[in-house]
Amino acid sequence: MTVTAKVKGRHHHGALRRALLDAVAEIVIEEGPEAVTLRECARRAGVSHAAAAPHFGDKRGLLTAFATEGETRLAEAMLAALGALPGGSAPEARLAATGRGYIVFARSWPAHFRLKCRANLIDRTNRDWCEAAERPFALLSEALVAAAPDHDARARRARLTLAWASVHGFSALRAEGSGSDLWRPEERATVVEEDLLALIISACTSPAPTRQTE
Amino acid sequence: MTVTAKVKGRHHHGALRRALLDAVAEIVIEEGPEAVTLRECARRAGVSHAAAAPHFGDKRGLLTAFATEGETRLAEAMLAALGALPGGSAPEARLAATGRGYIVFARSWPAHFRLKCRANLIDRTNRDWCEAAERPFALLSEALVAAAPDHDARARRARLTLAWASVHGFSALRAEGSGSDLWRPEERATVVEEDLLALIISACTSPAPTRQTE
DNA sequence: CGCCATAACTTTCCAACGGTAAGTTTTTTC
DNA sequence: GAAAAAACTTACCGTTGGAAAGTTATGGCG
Repeated sequence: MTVTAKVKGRHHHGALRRALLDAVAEIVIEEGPEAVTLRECARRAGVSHAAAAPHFGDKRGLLTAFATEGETRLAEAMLAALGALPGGSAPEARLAATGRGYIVFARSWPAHFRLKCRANLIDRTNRDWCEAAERPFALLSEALVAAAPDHDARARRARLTLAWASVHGFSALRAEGSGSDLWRPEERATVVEEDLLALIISACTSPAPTRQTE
Repeated sequence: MTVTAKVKGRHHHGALRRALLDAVAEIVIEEGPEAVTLRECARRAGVSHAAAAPHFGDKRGLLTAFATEGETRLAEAMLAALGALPGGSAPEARLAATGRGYIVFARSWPAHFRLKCRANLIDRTNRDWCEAAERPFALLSEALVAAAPDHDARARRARLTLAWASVHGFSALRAEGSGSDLWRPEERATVVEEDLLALIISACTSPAPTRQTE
C-alpha cells in the first residue's frame, strides 16, 4: 500500500518528504507510534531506507518533523474553532472553542496527536518544533485570561492547568483506547465533548478564593 | 549497574522476575519507555537476553506484567490517600483523595505511570492486567457517586470524564516533561496539585442542568 | 548419599532495525 | 553538452526480539 505512486526510475523531487510523513501517519494509525520504523516508512514511499537521511537526518528528525506538523495543525484547529463562532461571542465561548479545537485536532489527526504524547521520541530542542509548539498553548492562555481577567497568578495557574490537562487527558485516553466506555458509542462523542467543555469553562471562570499569600 | 547482585554461577530462583521488572523501571526513568529492550533488561539483571522468556513469554509479556504492577500500585495509592483522611471525612474530601492518590502514584512511580500510557505496548487482553486495571477506575467512580448522588447518567458521565481526564492529563503532561513551566519549580508541585483537585471537586459536585433528553 | 526430572538458564542463529559511507543515477546550472 | 549538485541506492556494521537447541543447577525421592 504505497502512499505516493512513484514513477519508476524517477526521483521524488521533494515530494518524498511528504510521502514519508504520510507513511508515519499510516503506521501510527495501523500499529501505533512504537511500530514506526525508517525502513517501513521508506518501503511505503517506494524508496530505500537510507533515502530519508538527506531530508530528515535520522529517525528522530523524521518524527520531530511529524510532531511539528502536528503542532501546526493543532494551532490551526484551535483557530478554526474560534473562527466558527458567531461574531462577538462571549469570552467564555472563545475559551470553550480553544478546547474544542484541541479535541477536534486529536480526533481528526490521531497519528499526530499520539506522537505528540511521546515526548522522548521528539527532539524538543529543535527550533521549528519549539516555535510550532508555543502557539497552541498561547492561544489557550490568551482565551483564559480574556474569560477570567480577575484571577491572580495562582488562580490562573490552577485554571490553566485544569483546562490544558483535562482536554489533553481526555484526548489522550480516547486516542489510546483507554478510559473504559465512557465516551462510546461514537454518536455520544460530541455530547461528551460538549458536556466536558461546559464543565471546564465553568470551573475556569469560577471566582478565586481570597488568600493571604501567593 | 546491576539491579540485583547475582551470585556467580547461581540461578535467580524466582528473583529474576523481580530483577527484570526493576530493570524495566530503571530504563524507563533513564531513557524513556521506548528505550526498554529485553537485552538491556537482561544485562542489568546479569543474565542472557533469552532468560526472560520462561518468566514473561516475550517482551510484551514483560511490559504487561510491569503495567499490571503499576495498576496495582495505583489502586494502593488511591486507597492510601483515602486512608490518610480523618475518619468521617466528607464525600467531597474522599473524592479529592482518589485524585490525590492518582497524582501521587504518577509522581512516585513515574516509570509505571509512563508505561501505563503506552497502550499498544501492553497486552490488554491479559487477565491479570484487566483485573488490576479495573480497581482504580472503580474507586474513582464510587467516590464520585458518593460525592454527587443526585446526578443523572449524562451528568455523571461528564463529571467522571472530567475527573479522570484532568487528573490523568495533568500526570501525563508532567511525566513527559510537557506543559510549559506551569508546575515548576518543584516546591510549587503540591500547591498546584491541591488547587487543581479543589477545582475538579467543585466542578464534579456542581448541580447538573435540567434537561429534556438524555 | 546418588540419581534424575525439571526448572532455569546459555548459546547460537535468524530476520529486521537505525545509521554511516561510498557509489550511482538524476536533475539543475552554466 | 559538460560540470556540479541533489537525490537517491547499495553495502555494511552493530544491535534488537525471538526461536531453537544445548547446558547447568535445584529439589525430590529412594
